[in-house]
Amino acid sequence: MRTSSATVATSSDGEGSVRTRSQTQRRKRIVQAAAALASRGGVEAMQMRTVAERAGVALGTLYRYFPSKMDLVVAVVGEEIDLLESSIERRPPGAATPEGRAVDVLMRATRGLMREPELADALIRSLIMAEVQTPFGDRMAGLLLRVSGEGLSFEQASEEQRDLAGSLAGVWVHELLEMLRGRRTYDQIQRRIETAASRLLADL
Amino acid sequence: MRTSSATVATSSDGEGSVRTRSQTQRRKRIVQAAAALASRGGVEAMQMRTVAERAGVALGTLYRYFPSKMDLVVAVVGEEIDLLESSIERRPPGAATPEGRAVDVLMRATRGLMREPELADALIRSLIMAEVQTPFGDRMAGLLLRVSGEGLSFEQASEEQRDLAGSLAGVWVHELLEMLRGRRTYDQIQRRIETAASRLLADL
DNA sequence: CCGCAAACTAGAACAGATTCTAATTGGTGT
DNA sequence: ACACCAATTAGAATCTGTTCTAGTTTGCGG
Repeated sequence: MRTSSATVATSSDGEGSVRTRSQTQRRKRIVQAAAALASRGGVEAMQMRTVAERAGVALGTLYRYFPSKMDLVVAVVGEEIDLLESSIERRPPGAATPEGRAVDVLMRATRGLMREPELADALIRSLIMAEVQTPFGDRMAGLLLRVSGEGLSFEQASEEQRDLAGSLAGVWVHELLEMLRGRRTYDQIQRRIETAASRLLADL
Repeated sequence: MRTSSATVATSSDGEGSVRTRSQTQRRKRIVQAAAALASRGGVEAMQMRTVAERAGVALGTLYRYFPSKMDLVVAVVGEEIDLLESSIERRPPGAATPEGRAVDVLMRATRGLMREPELADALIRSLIMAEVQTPFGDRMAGLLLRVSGEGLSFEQASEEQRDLAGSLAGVWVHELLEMLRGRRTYDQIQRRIETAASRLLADL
């Protein structure tokens, strides 16, 4: 029986048990090893034994840090989202309208994922299949709210605003999946995202 | 290496090699056994060995009919969608507006899925994973177009109409996933679907 | 009826995720 | 220095999807 803890290794490392520096670094090494392997042959190449070996850690230890492979995948995805967030902070979307900025963010993320199709495919699918509760959807929705409103945070937003941002994120994931399996071109995604955004975000 | 054939056991059994009656019945028995197991403990309980045993065939034979577990799950999903379609034909949605009818259909499907949460989980996840080789997304979008326009078929619809119906289907799937993860109640889904539909389908 | 190819069967074998075990190490309080 | 507990390790063991093997049965054209 897989238990799949809800622990997620994002940058927000707020609660739970104390964690020493060496433990944090060890965790980091593991995630890096995993990401490196996954960016080659996808999740298939990211075998637990191999990850443990590359990270210089016993298999049991790997499982102490990440109770299931999915938890590890989630951690890798978390890092990718961190990257996207900092990229957006560095160079915020410049479009004039809220919808335009949201589309900017989504298409930038799309291009990022397209650069490593193996990794992207594996990660997106794994996440969808995951029983783990991932902060993925909310993080994406929050990101959209932040760029489309004026720095609106996920918590401050009204219920309807959150619904709509969440729906747009859902549409995006759906389109990504279609792309990853060769049923969408980049341009088609852009068109559909624009269409959906213009309707879903019409009036913040 | 998983190959995951494109064979799908929907009612449309058009092309490919000839298939005798006994083969078809055997296939049916397998799918039934699989569905029965899945409706208990989900995909986990639907172990290939167990399915084979229940269906009264050898493991090798099961793999002859369904080259991978995913192919089997896809077949089960196909049956469920058939069910939904005929249910809608029997009792068409009665709402006054196109959006209302679309919401009707989606929420009816949602209730159907909620009745067998374990099965629903397996079903939805595989629906997403298997869209590679099955027109499930298009089938759902087509269904929505048919009830929201006046019997508009997927092929007749304009590109934008298909985009929008597809997006709504995407949002619905997304919400279902969240529900299966215990992050949505039925009412929340209804609200979000209504919100999304009213915007995405505003003016057919 | 004969022979052959495809379908079928029981069961072993293999692969990778996950769990378990027994021994070792490292840090901490006394 | 000592006792002790949590973290770690190497490796065996288990579980389930998938593949392989070797023999058996079935349907069909001649």
